[in-house]
Amino acid sequence: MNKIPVVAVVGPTASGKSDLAVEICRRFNGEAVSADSMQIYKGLDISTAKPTEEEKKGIPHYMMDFLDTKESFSVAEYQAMAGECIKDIHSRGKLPVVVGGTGLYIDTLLNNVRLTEDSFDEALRAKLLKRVEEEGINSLLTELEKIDPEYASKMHPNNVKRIVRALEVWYSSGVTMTEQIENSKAESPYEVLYFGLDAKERDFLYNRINLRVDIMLTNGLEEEARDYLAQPDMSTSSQAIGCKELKPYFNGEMTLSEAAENLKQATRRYAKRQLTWFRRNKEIKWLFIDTFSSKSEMYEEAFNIIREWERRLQDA
RNA sequence: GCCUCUGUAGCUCAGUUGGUAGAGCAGAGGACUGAAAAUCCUCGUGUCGUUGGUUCGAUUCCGACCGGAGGCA
Repeated sequence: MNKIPVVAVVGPTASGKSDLAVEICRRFNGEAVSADSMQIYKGLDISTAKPTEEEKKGIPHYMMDFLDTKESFSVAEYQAMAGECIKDIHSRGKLPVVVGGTGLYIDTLLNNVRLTEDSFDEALRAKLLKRVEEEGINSLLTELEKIDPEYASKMHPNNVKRIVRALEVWYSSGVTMTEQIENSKAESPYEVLYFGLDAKERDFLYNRINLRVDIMLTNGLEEEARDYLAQPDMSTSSQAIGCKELKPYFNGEMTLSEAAENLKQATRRYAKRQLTWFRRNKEIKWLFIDTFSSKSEMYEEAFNIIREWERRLQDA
């Protein structure tokens, strides 16, 4: 079976993924598929740093800007929808370019991780969380040890989220987490060329992040956050970095500049976690943004790698 | 000019009754299979301001000097 060629552009926030993806699309007749758990939402344009129409340069972007902020979302839905996008783009003779910083989404999609059906039960999850409050986490961890000792041995007692999820999977589907992980392995229908963006000097990236937050503020982040926080909801979107950090400022608990500092720090820490995630993928071809004298020099480097990759695919 | 306090990790500080030191924050590394911009774990060597003296041994005691804060003139 012929695999679908896909270029993936990954990396931490503010590293320039969007720009690189657009340039690749322009040069190689591609269309972009976002892999970002927050840019899926409508609104939140400033805080999630969505590329503007101008920045997209006419390139279609899928999996972006389509879901109401009240709605929850998950990897499974992402995987299904994004997979359809890739298929569609490929069927029209174009190159799918997956771009984003949500490592879980990228790996689940491109490695074709097969998730257990019917292992998702929100009511059950709520019940389990209530039990954590009433009985304490050790009670649930002991329970998990009986069901799935292998997975339980990897769980730290503070890891409430994962312990609860493992029990949720078991009670809703009858499959243990260890089994799910084993069952999830499947051949990928994609032939992926990964690009990762990073900086040789961490401070270089951090300075870009700090600067970007300042720009967000001048572009109206405050107003966007006020509007968003005015409508109380507990969906996935409430986890986004951007609005929640300004809340103490709106409540009069700190100054705007203090809140802005916290926002910068939260973003820096997020970038660090993203790097940790992507570094374990040994297929990634890393481009260090602070080692090129210009953007176009870096783009050319990427283009050369893609040309070589395409040649190899044709020979095969 | 004199007096008092002070100078320890990037920052704020603790501490050693003399045997070269430790917290918080910052930061770094790791994990991650239907919440993932979430969540969880691990990690503390630094000329103890400089320089003399006392001492087997000084960051710790004493002196001088340099920097900071306050007070008196």
